[in-house]
Amino acid sequence: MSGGPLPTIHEVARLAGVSVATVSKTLNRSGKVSELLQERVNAAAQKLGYAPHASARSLRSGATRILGLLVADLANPYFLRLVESIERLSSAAGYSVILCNSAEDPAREERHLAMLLSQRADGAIVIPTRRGWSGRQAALANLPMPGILVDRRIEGLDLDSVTTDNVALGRLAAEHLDDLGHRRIAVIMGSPEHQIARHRLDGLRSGLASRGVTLDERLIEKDNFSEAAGHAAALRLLGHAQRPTAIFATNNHLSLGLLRAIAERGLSIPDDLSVIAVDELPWAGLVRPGMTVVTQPSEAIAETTVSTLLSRILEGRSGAEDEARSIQLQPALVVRGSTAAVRTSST
Amino acid sequence: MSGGPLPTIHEVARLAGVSVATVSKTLNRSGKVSELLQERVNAAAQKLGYAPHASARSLRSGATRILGLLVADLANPYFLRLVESIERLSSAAGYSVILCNSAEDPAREERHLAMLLSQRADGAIVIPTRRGWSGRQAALANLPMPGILVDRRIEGLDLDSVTTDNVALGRLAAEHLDDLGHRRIAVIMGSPEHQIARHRLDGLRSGLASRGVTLDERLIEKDNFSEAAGHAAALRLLGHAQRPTAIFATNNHLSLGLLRAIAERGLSIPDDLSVIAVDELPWAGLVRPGMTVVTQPSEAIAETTVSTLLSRILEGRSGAEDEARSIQLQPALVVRGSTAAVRTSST
DNA sequence: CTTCACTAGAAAAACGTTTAACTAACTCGG
DNA sequence: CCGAGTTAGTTAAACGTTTTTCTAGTGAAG
Repeated sequence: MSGGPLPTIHEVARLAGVSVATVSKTLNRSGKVSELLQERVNAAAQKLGYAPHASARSLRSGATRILGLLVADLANPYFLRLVESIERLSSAAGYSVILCNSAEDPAREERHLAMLLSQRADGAIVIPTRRGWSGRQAALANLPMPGILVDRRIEGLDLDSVTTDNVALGRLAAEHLDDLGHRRIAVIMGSPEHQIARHRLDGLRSGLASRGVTLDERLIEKDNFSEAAGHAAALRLLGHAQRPTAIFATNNHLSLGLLRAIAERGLSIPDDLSVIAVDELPWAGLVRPGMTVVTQPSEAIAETTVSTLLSRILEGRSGAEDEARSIQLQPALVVRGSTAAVRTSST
Repeated sequence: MSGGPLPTIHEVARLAGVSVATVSKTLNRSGKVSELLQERVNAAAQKLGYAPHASARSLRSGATRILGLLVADLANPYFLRLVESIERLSSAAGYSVILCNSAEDPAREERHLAMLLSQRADGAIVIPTRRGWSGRQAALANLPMPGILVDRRIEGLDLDSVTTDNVALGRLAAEHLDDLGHRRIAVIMGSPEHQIARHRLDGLRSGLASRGVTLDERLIEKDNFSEAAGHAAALRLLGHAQRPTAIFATNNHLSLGLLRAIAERGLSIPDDLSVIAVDELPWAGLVRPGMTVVTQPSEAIAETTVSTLLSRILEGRSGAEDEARSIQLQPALVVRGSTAAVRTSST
């Protein structure tokens, strides 16, 4: 199965009849090496199937060309898309990615962070868990390598971050629903302690307010972000005497629960009810009229994240170090069939 | 943002007033160190926030405690579940995971493999791309570290593998459909060149045959594994003069396309048509009567994969090396509402 | 012809660990 | 009281690179 021990730079040097320094310079295109020797070296390396030992290289050079990617919840399809893009971009830039899933467990997050420290990753991309253990802020702030937060920010933490403008996201939903004449608008918001949920709700509320519509606070369902919670909240909302004409689910787990509840109740979208969700989802094609959604710019977020982190890594080498950037990217509204104008406007 | 340079074992040794060897022995619990010195060392390490430099450690010890995880397609939810489980299990065993997505592109797969070689990963877990570039077999066979194939096997490659028993999977579907009295059974099989698809079809065919039912070859739709292909195939099947009474979709992308087509045609499940799919899917709750599926034992596959690989890594150290194991795990039938007995039996 | 500047290459140090080899102190049987 | 084991610790070598320093050779200027 496995061949013998791998060749080292010394064996390449011996085969090519040169010193190890020359081999190193040739392979890294650093320093001057004559054409002739370059060819001999490359031929020898090729012949032996030489692959430089990354540990030795980084021990000496101080750079591992490894990025840590610490995600709060791999099962979240939105995060998964971020992971995909980040892996692709990092890999294209010559970096390997160590993937860590904290599964919303701060203890796992802490362990993974310690591991990344030991590995001396050149940088860390962190989608932090929702509720931190006490020392998390410190652990993140004291990270010896450049780090960047994605999707979720942590208040009072001096670290680069790339997030969606969630207030704008809520406002987009508000404007769309108002355009369609909706007045009885319900929200399944998830946990009210969570900043993102609050921002989205705030955006919705202020967006409606700026159109002269006030959000009925009794139609705001708060709990956690699970599919089950979304399902339960939806059932409560659908049970109201005055059923809402539109429901905004602020996260993809919640919208799945919402849709399930609607299907169970035998209601049809958008005739009985308009639904607007967040993020494109692989199964959205199953919802017959098509889902109207407000999307987060995941590809742009991934690009910004990776390029910002890589530039931090470079400037870190040259000593410069300015203050933390916090970048917000704009969401977009995608109108499909799950939202429609209200039938009987009871203004 | 980032603090000064990280402390080395020498600084710990100096602070504790002992030699570096003593620090190393204490921290690794190898060799004899007196209680007193152990405490001094631990206190010093704690105080300095010492984290051993993984590169230095692996350069010397020869082990990186890194596993490479090379997946053919991260967007596939089934693979994603495997990734989640593998990450969790590896991490619990003290290994970090470098994630590589080849996105069904053999060239990316090759590059990633070379990178894992350079990183000197202790082992590689590979879900190979469907169609290999010419040298893939060689690249995999010559891997200097233990490797293991998951989900997809490569014929004639002497490497451990863990897969689902796909013939059994097809047979489970066959028996269930036969129990319900179905005779006009259609299959959306994906690419006929792909071993897994062939096995599942073979299982279905032989399962039916052993019940005295012959599969109508005209109702076998072959193309690729995309959602679009599933959708197109479904439309063709639903257009037949004699519509099939049941459809078996052999993969999750295909079943999504199938369900979309059924929804578009306004048909209802299972009244007009029974549907059986492969694998639990996050959105299965949306299909109202619930999806009847044949599931692959993803958690068991992940466990077997990781434990087999880790034992290979251990035995690799001690020189022993027996021949490749190829392990097949059993699928299970989960009956929900999407399949029902045929109405008008036209035997 | 000698000296100087420059160049291509070699020799050697360094990165931070682990571990084999060594040493000093102590124990104990004869 | 002495030599042989045992024990707890230190010293130093080694892992495979990169990179700094050093050397020998070449060509040109004086």
